[in-house]
Amino acid sequence: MKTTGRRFKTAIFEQFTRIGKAIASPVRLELLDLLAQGPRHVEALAAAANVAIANASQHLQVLRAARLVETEKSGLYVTYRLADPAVAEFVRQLRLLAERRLAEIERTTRQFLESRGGFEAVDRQELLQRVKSGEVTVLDVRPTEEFEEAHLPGAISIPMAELEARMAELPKNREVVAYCRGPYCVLAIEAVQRLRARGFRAVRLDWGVVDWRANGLSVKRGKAAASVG
Amino acid sequence: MKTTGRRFKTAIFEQFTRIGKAIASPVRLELLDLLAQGPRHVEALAAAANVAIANASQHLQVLRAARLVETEKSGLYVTYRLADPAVAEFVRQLRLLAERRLAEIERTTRQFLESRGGFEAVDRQELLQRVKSGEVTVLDVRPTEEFEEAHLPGAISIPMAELEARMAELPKNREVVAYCRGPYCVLAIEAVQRLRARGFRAVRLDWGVVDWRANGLSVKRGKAAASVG
DNA sequence: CTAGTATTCAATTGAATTATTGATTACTCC
DNA sequence: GGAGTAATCAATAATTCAATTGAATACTAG
Repeated sequence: MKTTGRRFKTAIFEQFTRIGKAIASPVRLELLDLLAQGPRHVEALAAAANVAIANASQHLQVLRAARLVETEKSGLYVTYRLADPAVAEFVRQLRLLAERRLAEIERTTRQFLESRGGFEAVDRQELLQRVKSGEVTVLDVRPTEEFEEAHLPGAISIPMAELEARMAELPKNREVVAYCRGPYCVLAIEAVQRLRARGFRAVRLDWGVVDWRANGLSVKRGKAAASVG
Repeated sequence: MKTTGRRFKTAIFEQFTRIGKAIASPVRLELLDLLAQGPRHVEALAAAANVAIANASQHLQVLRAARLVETEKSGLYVTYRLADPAVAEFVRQLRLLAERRLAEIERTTRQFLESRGGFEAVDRQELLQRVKSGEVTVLDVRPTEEFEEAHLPGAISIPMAELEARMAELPKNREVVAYCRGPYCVLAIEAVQRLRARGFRAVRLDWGVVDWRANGLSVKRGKAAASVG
């Protein structure tokens, strides 16, 4: 009797550990973070996470074995996607817990931001207020597919790679608020640097769509509007 | 430039992974589950999780290195406790995600319950209603320290080890609702079996105090009331 | 059918993790 | 001080994990 109860408990905790092990690798966490932006091919994921394709493929299979992601094959390509929006939310909870518990994260982030030109702290609530009221230009610097998957209402899509060339599309007199995938995505940081170098008033919003959704804010799907004021 | 951004990202994801690795072991998850009930000595944790003391000690140190638990030394004993209520909530989120994603968990649980005499499904909401209205006897079968740390208001504390001897304390004509640490704690299951064998109407409530708290229900601290009707 | 491409597979290597054992430390009580 | 005890440490062997490499698979396009 004692032992069947113990066996049961062990079996259950081993199941929980399937999820735990799946998120116990920096590469896999980054892949999940990318997949939280929308479905992607293996090659694109490997490139974005800066790992070899075979390596990415293996990590993705680990995630699939833990049922955190699903695949769909169409032609040559295999599309990976999160199996459940709850997975993105769980990864976000992990991030929040880590931020809360590990002082190293804040320290590393501050150091990095300072090395990038000493960014001032902008109050997030006030910034969100300005975003919602429409008094600033909201700029999404993620790749087009991610923008189309989900973006802030009213945001303009200029992928980072095209920013220099397309900066003229932005109204010069309004403040620009740039965002990308979340607090640890470096695209928006770089965008702000470049915008400032070209005379724009620009600040970064350190939330991504997963954060908006979790905070009950609306998110839009679909292509960008044809033209920008 | 490209590389400093990459280094930053890698450093951050490695930090997240500290938490991920900490929960990537069945033993550590069980230790966290136990600590969610309240602070404990190493020896007690090792016994409850059914591992050697040295082994438990090492796992606890891993959890401490990830800042999920804290220690306090008093005399010969070292007391471990969760570093933050958010840790218990995170472990609960992991459990919920695992239940949602891994069909094996439900299957294993059903098999175990059937082997224990085919427990009928009781609707949890209805059960909670009966618990709140006070029309049933609520029985907490966890060890006394855990009861004193936090329990359902109105619950009677009879640790599992004492149940046979103290069953007479329970009113015979009222239905008994037994609970312990959560859905995968076997104490309440065994309690219901024994109560029924002795002629009680008894059912199990598969929530623990962490679940109550997360669902906004009140939880009491302190010793048991002196006597029971 | 052939060339080309995205992905996976299989094998290898080195590193990290786990449980176990016995010794050691740090403390209490007598 | 000395016996006894809770916890940790240090060393080990077994296992698992991660990244790399090159080959194999499965599909498309011509």
